[in-house]
Amino acid sequence: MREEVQGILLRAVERVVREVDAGQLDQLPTLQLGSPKLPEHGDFASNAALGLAGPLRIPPREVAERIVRAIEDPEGLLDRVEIAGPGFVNFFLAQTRWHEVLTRVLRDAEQYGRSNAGGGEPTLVEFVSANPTGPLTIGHGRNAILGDCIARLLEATGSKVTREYYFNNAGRQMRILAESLRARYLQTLGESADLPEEGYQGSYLVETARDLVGEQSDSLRDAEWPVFQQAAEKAIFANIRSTLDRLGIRFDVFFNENSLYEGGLVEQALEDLRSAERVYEQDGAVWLRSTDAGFERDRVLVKSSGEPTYLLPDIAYHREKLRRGFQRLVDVLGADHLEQFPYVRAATAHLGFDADRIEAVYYQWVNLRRGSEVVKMSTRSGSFVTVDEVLDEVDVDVFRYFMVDRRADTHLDFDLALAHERSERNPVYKIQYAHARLCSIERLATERGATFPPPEEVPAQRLSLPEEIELIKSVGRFPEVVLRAARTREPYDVARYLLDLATEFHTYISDGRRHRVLADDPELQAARLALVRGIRIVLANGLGLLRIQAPERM
RNA sequence: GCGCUCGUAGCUCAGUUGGAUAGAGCACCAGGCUUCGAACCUGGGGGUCGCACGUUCGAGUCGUGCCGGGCGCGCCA
Repeated sequence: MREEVQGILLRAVERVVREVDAGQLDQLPTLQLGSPKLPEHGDFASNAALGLAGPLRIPPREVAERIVRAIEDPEGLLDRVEIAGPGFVNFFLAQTRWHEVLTRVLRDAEQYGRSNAGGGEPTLVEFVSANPTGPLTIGHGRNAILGDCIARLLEATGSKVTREYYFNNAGRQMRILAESLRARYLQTLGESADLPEEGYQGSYLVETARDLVGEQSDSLRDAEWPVFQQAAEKAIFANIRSTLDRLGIRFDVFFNENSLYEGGLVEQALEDLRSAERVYEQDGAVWLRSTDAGFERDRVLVKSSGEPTYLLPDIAYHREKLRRGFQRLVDVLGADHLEQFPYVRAATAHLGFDADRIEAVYYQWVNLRRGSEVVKMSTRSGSFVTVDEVLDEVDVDVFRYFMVDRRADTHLDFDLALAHERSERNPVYKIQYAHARLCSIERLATERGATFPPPEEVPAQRLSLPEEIELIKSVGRFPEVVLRAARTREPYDVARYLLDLATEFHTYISDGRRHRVLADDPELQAARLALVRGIRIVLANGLGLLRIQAPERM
C-alpha cells in the first residue's frame, strides 16, 4: 500500500521537477512517506514540497500545489489529496483499499506478517554465552530473551538462522570454581574446609556437593581439582540448559572456546594478523595495531607471559563463524562489551572479511530492586538473583514480556517485589486478554450458527466507521513493524505495537452499543467478525514472534 | 583522565531515524458491568523534553560545550 502511494508521489515529483527545472536537479531529496499521528492528516503524508522548495527556489506551498496537480491515479487508489500546514501533502486512501488489506490478512492468516526480505541469508545469532560458573542470572535472562526474539524476527523475515551459545570452560575461573566445589564437598562430609580466596560462594555449589556425596560418597576425598571441575561444570550446564528450557529457548550449537585452541585457530589468527602486518611486539607483549583503524589505542593480544588475552580467541572465533559460511553475525552482548567488541570486528575485518557482516546488539544492565532496595549482583559473591528463582514466582510469559518491554539500550529496572506479587499490572495480560476476548467472540458466533465466508467474500465494505478503518490500518501496519523490528534488532517494537493494537481493540469493543459484533444485520455481522478475526490473527502472530502464549481463554 | 551510553509527567518508559497540538502505564481524583469477557473502558489534574549555544522552513530528535546517572578502559579474566 505504502509502495503504491510512494510510486504515485515519485512520478508526480519527477514531473514537477522536469517542468520547473529542465532536469539539472539530478539529486532529488529522498522521498519519505510518513504515517501521520492525526487522522485528519491523511493516511500517508509527504514532506517532499518542503524539501524541494529550497533547491527549486519556489515557496513550499506552491511546490505542494504543483505536486498535487501532477498526481496521476489511474487505479483510483486515492480518495483525495490535501495540502496542509507549511506544505505537507496528505494522501487519503479510498476506503475500499483498506478493505482489501483486511482480505489479505485473513487470506495470509498465520503467514501474515512474514516475508522473505532476508532472502534466506545464513545468519548466526550468538547469545547468552555465559561461562559455566553459575546459574543464569537475571542479566543473562535479558540476553536470552533478546537473542531468541531477534532470532525469531530474522526467521520471520526470511533469514536462515542458527542459534549459538559460546562458552569457555577453561582458565583460572574454572580452577577457582573447582576449588570452591571441593571445599563444599569436604564440608558436606563434615570436614573443615575453607572456600578459596575469591571463591564462588553461591549456594548452588552446596547443592552440587550434596549430590556428589550422594553419588560418590567420600571417594573423592583426595581427588585432584579437575575431577571437581568436571562435576561442577556438568551440574551447572545441566542447570543452565534446564533454565533455557523453561524459557522455551533451544540452541542449535554450543561452541566451546577450547576447540579454537585445539584446532590451532587461535594461533592461526595471530599468524595471519602478523602477515597482514596488523600486529607488533613491544615490552614482550603482542599488540594489535588498531590506532591505524581509527581507534584510541592499540590493544594487547598476547601478554608478556605468553597467555593470550580474551581478544585474540574472540577474533579467531568470529573469523571461524564467517568461515563456516554465515553471511551475517549478530552477537547479543552486555554493556560491558561496548569497549571490546569494536576491536574484534576491526581485527576480523583485517583478516579479509567485511566488517559490516559482523554486528552486536548491546543491552544495558538489569537493575534489580526489591521495592525501593537495590540488589547488587555478583556471581562470585553469590549475591544474585537467578532466572529460575524469578520463574518460580512469575509466569514465563510475563518474564519474556518484561525483558522486551523496554528498548535494549536502556537500563531495565526489574522490581522483584512487583514481579512476585501476581503483577496484574503487567501489560502482557492486556494483550493476552484482548486475544482471549477476540476468541470468545468468535466462539460465541459459532455457537449461534454464524458462518465465516472465505476472505474474498467478506462484505468488508460494511466496515465504514472511522474507528473500524483505523483498526484495519493498524492491522495493516503489522508487516512493516515486523520488518523494521527485524532490521533494527529490536523486539521491543513488536511488543509496543501489540500493546497499542490491544488497547485500540479494547476501546472499540467496549462501546458495545455502536460496535456490536453479533447483530441482527447478517452482513454487518460478517464484516465485523472478519475484523475480529483479523485482529486476532495479528495478535497471535505478534505474540508468537515473542514466543508468548496467545490464550483462547484466561 | 579517556571512551561508550542514558537524561522526557511524582515513578517506569514511548516518541515511526528532522515534521504538524510531546504520549502511555503505574500512582492520584471522578465515572462505567441486565446485552459479544470490567485482566477492560471513559474523563480529569500533572511538562522549562537536564542546562546553554548552534545548524534550518521546522529540533525531544542533529552538532558543540557544560551538569548529572550507568557501564567500560590504563598488558584482569
